Amino acid sequence: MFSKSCEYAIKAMIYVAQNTKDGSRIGVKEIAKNTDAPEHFVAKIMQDLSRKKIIHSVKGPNGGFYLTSNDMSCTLAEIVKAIDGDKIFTNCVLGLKTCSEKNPCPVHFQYKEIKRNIMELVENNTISDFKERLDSGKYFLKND
Amino acid sequence: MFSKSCEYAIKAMIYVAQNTKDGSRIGVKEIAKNTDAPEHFVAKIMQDLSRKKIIHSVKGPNGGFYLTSNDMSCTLAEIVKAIDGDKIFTNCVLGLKTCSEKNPCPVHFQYKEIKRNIMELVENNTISDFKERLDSGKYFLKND
DNA sequence: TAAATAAAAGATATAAAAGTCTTTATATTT
DNA sequence: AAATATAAAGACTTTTATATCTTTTATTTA
Repeated sequence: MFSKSCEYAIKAMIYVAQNTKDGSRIGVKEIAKNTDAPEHFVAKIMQDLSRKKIIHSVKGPNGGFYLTSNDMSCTLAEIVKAIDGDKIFTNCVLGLKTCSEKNPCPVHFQYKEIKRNIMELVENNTISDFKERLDSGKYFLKND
Repeated sequence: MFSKSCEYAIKAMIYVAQNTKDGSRIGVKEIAKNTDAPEHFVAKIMQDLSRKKIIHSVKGPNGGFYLTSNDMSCTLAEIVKAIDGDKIFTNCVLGLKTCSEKNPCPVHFQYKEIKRNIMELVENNTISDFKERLDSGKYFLKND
């Protein structure tokens, strides 16, 4: 569904949300370790999110990444679009360039519903939603 | 959603269904040309489908690919599983190895519904369904 | 039986995604 | 101001997916 980069991005965003408060920051090393992601690879992804103002950072001692309250209400959709683009929301499932309502492929209308569901999922879930769920203790982000 | 290989496989299956009858066969060259797919690449995919008895073939003059009546009732699910495996039906959307009902990631239950919808889509659509739709003239497989 | 045809198989090439390493820039602390 | 910590940036490597080319095998037809 999502690329590895995108999975890492989402997990990193959630991890930062969970582990920073009151202006504290968290470094790439810790993010990587705790999200089972390769450090330098995550670093690049974070830079990408940072350039796109989805997350914020400061360099130097005690620097690291943090989320503004605006960042906290970032939806999954924004992260996915930033990293993977919007192809999963727009592409034909058979890869037909001209597939459309007027010129539908044999699965167009059925797949349309699925895309709508995916859209709904990503639009209706924010980073702070995830943080809440994780805080409740009923959901997890760990990998083993 | 699906890999390129899988898209080509599905389109090829549909094309063969549409363009063979009464024991006639169709060659890779024609399949490739009419499904906007690279010839030699499709050839490999066809061999794969053939080994897995999803399609049938004969070599030599007038040889090519054809579908048995059993092949015609092949579901999208079978093709997808043959080419891409079942990861899209089983993997966690965040890539967590241990994500499960008991140990759910923050999107587990919502994504579960989407997976169910995808399952439904692929299980409930056979190659002959697609052929019918295309024959009706209301659906298309062309790319321009 | 020879020639032709087409799939099967194998080898190689290219591109994209994923991952690593090194250097640079910036901020902080002493 | 110097030392240090950390993100940012860039170059490079590896792996996987996609694509192409060549050879072999099976089948048909003349």
